[in-house]
Order: sequence, then structure tokens, then C-alpha cells
Amino acid sequence: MLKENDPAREINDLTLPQNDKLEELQEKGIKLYGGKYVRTHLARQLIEDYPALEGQKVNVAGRIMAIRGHGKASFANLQDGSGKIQIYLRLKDVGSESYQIFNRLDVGDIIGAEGNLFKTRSGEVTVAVENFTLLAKSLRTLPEKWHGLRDIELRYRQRYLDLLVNPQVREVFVSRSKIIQAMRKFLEQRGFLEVETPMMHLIPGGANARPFTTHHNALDLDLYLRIAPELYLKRLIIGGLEKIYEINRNFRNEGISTKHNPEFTMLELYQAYADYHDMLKLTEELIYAVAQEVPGTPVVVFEDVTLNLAPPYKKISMLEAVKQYTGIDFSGLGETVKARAAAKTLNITVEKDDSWGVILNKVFEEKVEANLIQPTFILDYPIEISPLAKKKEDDPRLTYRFELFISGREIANAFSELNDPLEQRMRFLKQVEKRQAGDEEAHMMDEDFVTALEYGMPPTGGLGIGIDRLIMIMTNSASIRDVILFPLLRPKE
RNA sequence: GAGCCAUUAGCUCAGACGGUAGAGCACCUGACUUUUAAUCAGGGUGUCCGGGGUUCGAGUCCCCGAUGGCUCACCA
Repeated sequence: MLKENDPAREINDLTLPQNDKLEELQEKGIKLYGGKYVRTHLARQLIEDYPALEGQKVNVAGRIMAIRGHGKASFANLQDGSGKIQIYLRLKDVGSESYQIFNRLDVGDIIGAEGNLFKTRSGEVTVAVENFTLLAKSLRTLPEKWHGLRDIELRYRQRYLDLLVNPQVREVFVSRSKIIQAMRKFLEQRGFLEVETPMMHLIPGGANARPFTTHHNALDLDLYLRIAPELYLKRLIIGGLEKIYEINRNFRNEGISTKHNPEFTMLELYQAYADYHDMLKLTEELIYAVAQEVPGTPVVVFEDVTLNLAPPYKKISMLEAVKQYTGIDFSGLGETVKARAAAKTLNITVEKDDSWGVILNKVFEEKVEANLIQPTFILDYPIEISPLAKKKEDDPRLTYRFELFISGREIANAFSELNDPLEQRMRFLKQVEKRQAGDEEAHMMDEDFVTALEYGMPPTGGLGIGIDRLIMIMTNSASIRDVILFPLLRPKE
């Protein structure tokens, strides 16, 4: 008697209808799980090069996605990485024993098949199988072929099934790969060097966010998963690597939504002797170059809205944008008291200790952001919320920083990097104050980074692009979970 | 973290008013040598998400919980 949680029992229960088949196959000496199989062609090649391949003997392998039995002959669809190919088996061609084995196979099984290529009466390119090999027996039933796998939870939890039966899903992830490839190509052409910096940080920095914590046993050291690579990349600029980028994961211990996954992919790049105007130009050009390759046009439809990703993009300062959408000119409201009063008239709740810049940003986020549908650069962010950006010379309340918005979402963030170590230390100290006042997302003091700055960092432009969000737009995906293969979900039980 | 919605066969879904749980695909049995959502004949394979409660009787009504989705909050 098998115990309740014995794995063998589970398999027995699951495959009840197929158990007899398994035994029958094994009795016939058929291996359920084969080894290497040499393919001469992929499915798509057979179809594309059909005229040249007609009548030729080919070897294909793939998963059986459909079987249509006709007594002494059978059709099946084989799916491989390139597409689908039909195979045709006749009792007469393969022999009765082989044919009987084929009849014991199921949709979901993986086989290799050899035979001559021909076209059926209805014109479908087909392999007339002479012999075949079982490469992997499926013990579970594949989701239905017609409707595919609709259950969103199952699609994320069992992404392999989603990929197998929903071709559009596969397309999205192929696009994702190509988009990132196009970025690398673009940056390489411009002389940027790809680097990798630590994922585990002693001091999490480079963004305002709550980190994940972890622990290194041998050093008995508490560490944080990085929230951004920024401070390490700038150390490399100081080290003389003048054009660098990193495409990698960031981790932020915050809520999950259609726009947020706890781990997400960022492009961050830094260019010595450049400023945020250079970054702005680079951003436009990069997005345009990527769009040219995938989806192949700068005009894309996202959430039923047509977006034009061809530069130049709209550029407007935060102050002007706020004025435009609220009628209030915050530049004149020098005193925090006045800014607070203005926010109140807009029904925006501000905290007691919110300063001018924080209030301005809140007004911007609530009243402007959602309206920025076509690509729009918002320039000159308040200094309080930009502790790593260089202060504007003509207005010390602001910094040389911009963000790019598309479809109301923040896609890119860039600035002329603050390279004055004394000021950086002051800015960190202000962050530490906020932190002590209970702001868990404020920066910690990073003395090691300030020390690096003290050796002298060239004026530098830095840029970050949220790759997942950009891919959402390029692939018209409504949720970030649709562009991340394995989004974080709560465990089932 | 809050509100709303969903959860029924392996998958996609139906199940008025509370009265013995259904369909299609898949699967099983049989027929069929160019089909393609093959077709034809037969077969229902189920912890109705879980736990309580109301009721003579609960997939259905009530409460609690789980997971997911959307919106909001936090954030990129």
C-alpha cells in the first residue's frame, strides 16, 4: 500500500488512463526516454525550402501536438522550436508493430521521425514517416489545443505550458530577447563596454526603495540585494571606464502590480564628459533604434493608443508641465508654505515636512504623469528627490535630471551626475535625516562611494531604462508579468 | 496593505428559483489509407478552491480562510 504522499502514488493517480499504455510500451521494449536525436531539418525549413527538399529523406523531432488517426494511416503535427510540421504514417510503410506503438502515443509525447518529404492532396508539406523514435513520454495531458491555456494563474505558474500552447506568448519572449539584443548592439556600436557589478550590496543605494536582505554565512555578514547598480557603475567611471553599461536585475522589496515585479531588469549606462542633454539624445536614439528592429517600426499600438517612438520627443520642464496641467506656476512659489497651499487647492495631500520640491513632484505625479502618453521628457527635477544628480547652476532648487514618460509610465531616468564629493556627502546626510525620520526608502550614507568621488569623477551623464516596461510597450503587453517569464507569485499552498 | 471580481473534469467553459453535477477538446473502446479543430458509434474520468454555518436538502445562500485578476496605495 502506497503512503498518502508517496510520489509514486501521485504518478499512478495522474496517469491512470495512460498507465496501461506505459506498461504496454515497456513490455515491447520501447524506451520511454531516449537520448540524442540528430535532426536534419527544422519544421520551418521543411516548409520554406519545400521545392528543394521535395522527395528528400529528412529527420525531424518535436512534440506531438495533434494526432489524427485514420485506421491504417495516421497524421500528426510535430512542433519544434521553429514551428510545426505534419507527419504521415502508414501501416504499410512502418510495419504493424511500429504502427501499433504509434497508436499508443499521446499528444504531448516527443518523438523523432524519419521519412521523405511530400505534399498532401490539400497541399500541406508532410513527412511520410518510415521510422520514428520515442524521445520523451508525457505523463500529463497538455492543455486544450483550440482555446490554449487561458487561466492566468496557471500560465504564470506553469509558463512552459503557456509557451507550448500559446504561440503569441512565445512571440513576446522572442521579442524580448531581440529587443535586449538590439540594445546591446546599439551600445556596442557607440563604444559602450558592458560590465557586471555586484548584486549583493553592503549599502543599498542608487535609488529610493526598500531592499531585500540576505546573509553571507562565512563572513557572517548581512547584505542587501541591490536596488540599483548606480553607485558601482560610477565607481567604474572614476576608474577610467568612460562609457559603460549594465543590463541586469534590480530587486525592490515593494508591492506587486501590473507595472511592478520585485525583480526587474534595468539598463543603466554612464558616459564620462557628457551631461543629461547627451543622455536625452541617446535615449531617443536608442529607443528608436530598438523599435526599428523589434517590432520593426517606431509606430506601435499600446493599450489601444498609437504611439510614435520616432524622435524628437516632446521636452518640457517639470515646472512648465505642472503649470500647463494645473495652471499653477510653482516657480514663483518660492516658499514652501505657498507651495503647500497651492497643492491643497489641487486636493493633493502633503505631509508636514514636505518641502517645495517634494510638493512640486507630488503635484506632477498626480496631475501630469498620467497625461504623458506620447513619449515626453520631463526635465529639471527638484533637488530633494534627486540626491545623486547635479544641481542646476541657474536654479539650485532643481537638478539636471529628466525622466521619459510613455503611456503615462516612467520609462527612463537620467541626470548629469553629481561629482562634487563634498556636496554628495551633504546630500547623503540629508537622506540619512529623512531615514531617521522614518523614510525607509531614503538613502543610507555611503562613505565608500564618497571616498571614490573624492578621487575625482569626471562630469558624467547617467541613464537608466526600465527594460520590462519598454518591452511591454513594444509588445503591447498589459502586465509586466506578461514580459517576465517567471513573475513572482505567492506559493500555491 | 484596502476594495471589487473569479475559482466546477487534465484544459476551455455552462450550470434560473436551493432539489441526484453538464458540454466541447483531451482520454478510453471500436470503425476508417491524404487528414488538418478529421469524421462516425459508444464511454464521464469530479474534494464544484478549503473550512464552518443556515436548511429536510448547498456548486448555488451566509461567515472565515487560500490563491489569482483588476483598481487603489507604495514604487521603476
